[in-house]
Amino acid sequence: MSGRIPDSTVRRLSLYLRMLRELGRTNREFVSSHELAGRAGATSAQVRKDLSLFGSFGKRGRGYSVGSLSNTLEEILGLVRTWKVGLVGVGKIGTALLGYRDLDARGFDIVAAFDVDAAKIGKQVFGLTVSPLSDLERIVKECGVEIGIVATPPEVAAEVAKSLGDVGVGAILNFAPTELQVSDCVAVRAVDIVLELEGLSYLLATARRLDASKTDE
Amino acid sequence: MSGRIPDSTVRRLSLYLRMLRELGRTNREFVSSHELAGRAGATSAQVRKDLSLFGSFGKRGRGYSVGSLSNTLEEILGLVRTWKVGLVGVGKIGTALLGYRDLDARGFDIVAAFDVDAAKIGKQVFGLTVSPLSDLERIVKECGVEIGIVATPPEVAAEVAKSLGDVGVGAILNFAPTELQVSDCVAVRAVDIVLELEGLSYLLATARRLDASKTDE
DNA sequence: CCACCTTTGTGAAAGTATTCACAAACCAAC
DNA sequence: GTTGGTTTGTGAATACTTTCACAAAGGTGG
Repeated sequence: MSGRIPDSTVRRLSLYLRMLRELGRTNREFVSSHELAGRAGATSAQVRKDLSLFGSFGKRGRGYSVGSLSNTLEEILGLVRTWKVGLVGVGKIGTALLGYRDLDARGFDIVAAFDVDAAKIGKQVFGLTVSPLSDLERIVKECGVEIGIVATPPEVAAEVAKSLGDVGVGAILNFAPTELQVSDCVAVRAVDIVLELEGLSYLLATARRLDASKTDE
Repeated sequence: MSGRIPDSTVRRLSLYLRMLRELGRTNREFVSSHELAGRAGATSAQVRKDLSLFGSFGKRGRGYSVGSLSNTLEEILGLVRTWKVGLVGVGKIGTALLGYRDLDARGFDIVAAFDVDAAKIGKQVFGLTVSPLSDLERIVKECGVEIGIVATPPEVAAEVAKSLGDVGVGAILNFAPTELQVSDCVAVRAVDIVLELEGLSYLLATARRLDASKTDE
């Protein structure tokens, strides 16, 4: 059944789950692959193939049970439990994340925050006390942190990521605009705002270049 | 030369550019595809193929000129100019973005910020006055906003995105955890923190499932 | 029970992206 | 100039993803 699952499939599973939860709130009982596809920006065949990688969850002629498919996807994505998250770097983005109640609501509980800035250490930020970076190892172990968020300036991001990996954190979400080189038993995902904006810039620039050459003709 | 360029290629071009700028700061003159690949998490063949989609910029036996390849990539990505950005939603993430000096430094200039919250309207946030959402159309046109950032709660994100598209904004960066359905002459990229965390959750959960089944044997 | 409509699950086909592998080009040194 | 060591640019081969298309299954109503 489940061999290697493409990253793109996992992303879509999250989207499907999000829609299923919405549908659940409206007390809908069944949903077709076609409808799920519509709002997730996928095709119905893609929805069915994605799900079929894990098993068969639908009823032919009816579609998928909203409730039970939600549960199945939560199980697959590992969302039936709460993950303990450690945040490194309590700057602007770090602070925003600490205040982002959605993370908690979705099962990601920030249990520790770290910074090097003496002015921040000891302060409470959205109910959490900022610890000195030097206590990272001790606190990560004590609290059982499982996911690390790197929200430091790029210069120190690689070093911080390495420390996190060394202390046994298995997954890192990286907000710093740097490639992290970590042992490959640590999973890394990057949120790179400038990269995304540059992608948009490329598309806009290309559109203009096309426009310009069209006007020339 | 340049047909349809894969999204993955554009992303890598940004990474290459980032590395080239670093190398430029150390006064390096030439760099090989192999070295560029190393730090961008790609292969040397991939670097060469990516670049070859746009032309031939290297010198055989020497590699690529750091300075001139930087310029070429900036040109391709549309980074030789400053883009005017409008931010909708001055909550925690929106505020963090307004304070994120890197955006400015990279050619993305936030020239307007909008919110519906009367308590925020008129206030200065990092040197920018927050405008009422009802003035979106007028101000976007006046300021010539080209890229919109949606950092609102998910319930209103779709509506805001539609307004932005209608007023002529050609590209949107979406921080709300919702799929935006916009006319396809508007480019959209999403930054979805919960989605990324769920991806990590999947990997951690899968790793544990494997561990558990191994111990069982 | 049968005819008809709907929707799944899935091999096979088509389409994309990545990797391989090597000729062509460049440089340096002698 | 010729030899030898590098490195690009690129067709061909491989690997991966998505789409197609249809048999099998379930529901409904007579």
